[in-house]
Amino acid sequence: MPGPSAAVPDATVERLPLYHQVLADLAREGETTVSSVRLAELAGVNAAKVRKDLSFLGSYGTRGVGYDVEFLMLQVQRTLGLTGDARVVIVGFGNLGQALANYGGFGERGFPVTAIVDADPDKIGTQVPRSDANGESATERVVVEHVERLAEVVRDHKITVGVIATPQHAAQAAADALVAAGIQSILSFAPVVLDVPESVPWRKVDLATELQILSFYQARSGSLQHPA
Amino acid sequence: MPGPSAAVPDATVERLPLYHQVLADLAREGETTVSSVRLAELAGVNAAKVRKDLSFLGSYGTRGVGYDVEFLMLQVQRTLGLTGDARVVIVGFGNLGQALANYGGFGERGFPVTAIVDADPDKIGTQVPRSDANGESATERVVVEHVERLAEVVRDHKITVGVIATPQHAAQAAADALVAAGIQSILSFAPVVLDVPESVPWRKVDLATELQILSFYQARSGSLQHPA
DNA sequence: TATTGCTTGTTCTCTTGTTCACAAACTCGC
DNA sequence: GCGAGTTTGTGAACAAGAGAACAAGCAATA
Repeated sequence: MPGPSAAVPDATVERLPLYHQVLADLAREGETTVSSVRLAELAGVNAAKVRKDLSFLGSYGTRGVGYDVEFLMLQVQRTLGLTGDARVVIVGFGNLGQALANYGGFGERGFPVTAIVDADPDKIGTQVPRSDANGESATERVVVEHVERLAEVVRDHKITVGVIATPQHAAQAAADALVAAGIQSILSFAPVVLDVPESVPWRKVDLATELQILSFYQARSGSLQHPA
Repeated sequence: MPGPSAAVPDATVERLPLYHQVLADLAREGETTVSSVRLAELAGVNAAKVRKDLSFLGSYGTRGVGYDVEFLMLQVQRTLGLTGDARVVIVGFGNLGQALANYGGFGERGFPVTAIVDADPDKIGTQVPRSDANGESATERVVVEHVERLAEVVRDHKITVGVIATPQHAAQAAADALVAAGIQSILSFAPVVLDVPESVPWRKVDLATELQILSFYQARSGSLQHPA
């Protein structure tokens, strides 16, 4: 029996959000129970892999029955450390930053955009409607602040996640500022490798990278299959 | 000696765009040559891994010297199948779709947004400035068309890549429409597992997923290191 | 041309991840 | 209470990937 905080393999961690998503869909449809086979179908992975992944969280299934959807969802959340909302600050209010700010996807999934900063004085003061987990709360708005106030803003709003949406050349400076402000993790949209302390996990999302990978599998299509 | 079209491991394919990005930066700075050690530093990976990855493309380094930056970049492009521009259609002109359309990042990196479609009649006719590899060409614009004209648009503009920026519930229909229109690969921002033919490679970009993965490593921060 | 110094390409070993296969365990119907 | 049918959890075999180590090969210099 792996204890609640036993080591979870990296490959499993990367799949947990997918399972969480599928479980949320099932719960919304009123399903109370799900088998590893069905979960695997919906997630597009092998059933044995699902069972092994879930076994790292603990032994929460019932043989002959399957897993309780709601309960399993809670266990996934616990394992991922999704305890309540984690507030987000977006650095950079250009095209991408504005897009991310208006995109409701963050707040709906437990990561409300609580602050936005930019270096351009012309952008300071711009207001963006704020949507959190409860949907749109029309009265609340997020105001763009100057990047110099970042540390203050992070402290005052108890923000833990930083999103970098600056141009490539400003990304490292943004990362440095976020780390100095005491942010706990960073998601970057700039196509550069960031230099941050090991204690601050970060990930990169680069759309061109994704398209280039697709390009490879497209060229090989028919003979090779792309990986999930 | 691995021939030009020998099998390239999936893990290598996923890193090639990163190397390409680093090589492009080096070229911009006027560097003509780079060693595996330096390339590894800049890409944030192990040097032996870099050499092994590159050896799958062919034997293009010079012992005692390193790799020719420009030439290696060409080899990476060839391996990824990046032959000229691959035109993109965005399906869905909501918050996210508008964001992606205005975001120059696609065109600058060889994936010009050539068409946009949406199901909402109110959005048809909206114009978006078009930016391609040569930067902003102010005169050219992309006009939002109705999704029913998708097949026609894809054919007329020789579009090969589809980007799904619809709400979750419309994503599968969008994928079906893209496949029917003869698209060659799909990048989806909807948090669902798509059902498409094996011949059409697709990838999912989900921001909440990324943040949830970060959440795990943040909770473990100090003891465990996140992967790349 | 020989020597020195550097860097690649590759082999080998170790670790991680995937999948199969099956015993253990549970439910349901009779 | 028992047997039939399911489904989990995991051991074991297999595949893929990572990294260390080093021989082979090239450049530069004398």
